[in-house]
Amino acid sequence: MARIVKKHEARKNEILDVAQNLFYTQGFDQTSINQIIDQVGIAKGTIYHYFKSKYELLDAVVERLIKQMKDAIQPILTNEELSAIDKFNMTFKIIGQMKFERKEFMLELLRVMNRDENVILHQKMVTRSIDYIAPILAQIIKEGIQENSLNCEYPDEVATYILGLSGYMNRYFTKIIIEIQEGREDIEVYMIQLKGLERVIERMIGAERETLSLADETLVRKFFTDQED
Amino acid sequence: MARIVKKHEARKNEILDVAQNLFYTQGFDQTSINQIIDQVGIAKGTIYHYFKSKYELLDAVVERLIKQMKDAIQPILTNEELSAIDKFNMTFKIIGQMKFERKEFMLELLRVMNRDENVILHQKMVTRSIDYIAPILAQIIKEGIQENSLNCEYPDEVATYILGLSGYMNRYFTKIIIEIQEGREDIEVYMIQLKGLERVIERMIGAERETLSLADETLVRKFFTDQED
DNA sequence: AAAAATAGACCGACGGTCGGTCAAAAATAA
DNA sequence: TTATTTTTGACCGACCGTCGGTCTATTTTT
Repeated sequence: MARIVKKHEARKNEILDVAQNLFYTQGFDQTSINQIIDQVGIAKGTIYHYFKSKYELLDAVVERLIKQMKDAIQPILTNEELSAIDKFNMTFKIIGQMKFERKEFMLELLRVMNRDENVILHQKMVTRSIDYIAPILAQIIKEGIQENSLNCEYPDEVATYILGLSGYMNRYFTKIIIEIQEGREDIEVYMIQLKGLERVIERMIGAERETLSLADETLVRKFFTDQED
Repeated sequence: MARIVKKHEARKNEILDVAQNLFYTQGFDQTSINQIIDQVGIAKGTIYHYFKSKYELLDAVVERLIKQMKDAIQPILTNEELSAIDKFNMTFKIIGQMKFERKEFMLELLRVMNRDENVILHQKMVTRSIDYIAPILAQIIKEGIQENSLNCEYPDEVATYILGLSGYMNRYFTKIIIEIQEGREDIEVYMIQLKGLERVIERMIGAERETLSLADETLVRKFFTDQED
């Protein structure tokens, strides 16, 4: 086969792009190293020149994703015009947006992610997001406490609880969304879950009732009703 | 090899016992079918006579564990002498006990469970425990609402949130426990996490402050200080 | 005689290794 | 400067052991 030489970082990113896409659309277990190297157009040995193992490749994919997420959220923190609860809402909105960028892609994604075998990617995302995002969330909560708009005894811990909970709920939500898609479940089930989660997180951080909004209700409804397949 | 024939259920349980033990001490991915059949003392074909796939074997292991858990919890529900919050506390105490029956075994267990590759077993446990235990928890919450000792808008949903959250936090806790074991972290970090979780769940179900107790504090401390390795 | 249980040889796919190729860059000699 | 040598590391693909799973023959039970 023809030998094509590239810059280290360029090749590495090529591999990460392909791997990320395949992990997402097929799941981690269901994606073979051979599939990845075929799609990138490199040999077996080459990929092991960049990543020591398949798991290390997964780590790198997750790491890159979370870093992107963190970079998107960071600016909200420093915006002094926003109240703590506003920052909270915006943070979740951005995380949501990053996950659901394109509808068609997302539906396939959900179907794959929901299979039990593919927990690894999801779990890794949650764990790493706790490492990266929890401190940000904790800081927002502390600001809120100083502003007297929030009240919370253990802001650092609660930040991790919120991420852990929403990580879990994401998995649960995908199940519901798939069931709604297939007509086996009603939209309202999803709306109630969403509302319930909002009220619960409000209590966790000691916010006023109905001040937290994880997702725009009309937008969510539109997502389901606009479907045409 | 000598041919040993057993009753269907007996053999099935033999396989489940060995599989459960290996999944726990090595992780799911790291346990091979060959290891299991060697330890049970059967041939390859035999195990596939009982379970269609390795995943189905995992499902069966988890199912059996959760059923045991449910059976242990069920009596609490019907005990009319207990208040809702008492039932809540006892439920968590029993779940905790089942997980931490033997100290030595548990420490090995924690070390294994905490490795990222072994999420599958844990995640399956969480998912299935929500199916089985959440309705029980929800009923307790509803009783508490009627008793006026709890207040909660979405009892069914909150029940799943609590289990989802404590499932995820279990994972996080194991990390801390291992770090304490290795002297890299202080016991107090764990105590704070535990307290934080108690206060948060109290808020979720609208209980009085300091009424919820997920684990006995002195017992937890004893667990760590009694260690001699 | 039929059905259920057991055995173990066998299979293709998988993740990963290894010895080695080759071109560009760096160091050295002219 | 230019020519020559050395070093680096990106790249290749045949190969290996292990894995989950299949298949068929055989034995036991009903």
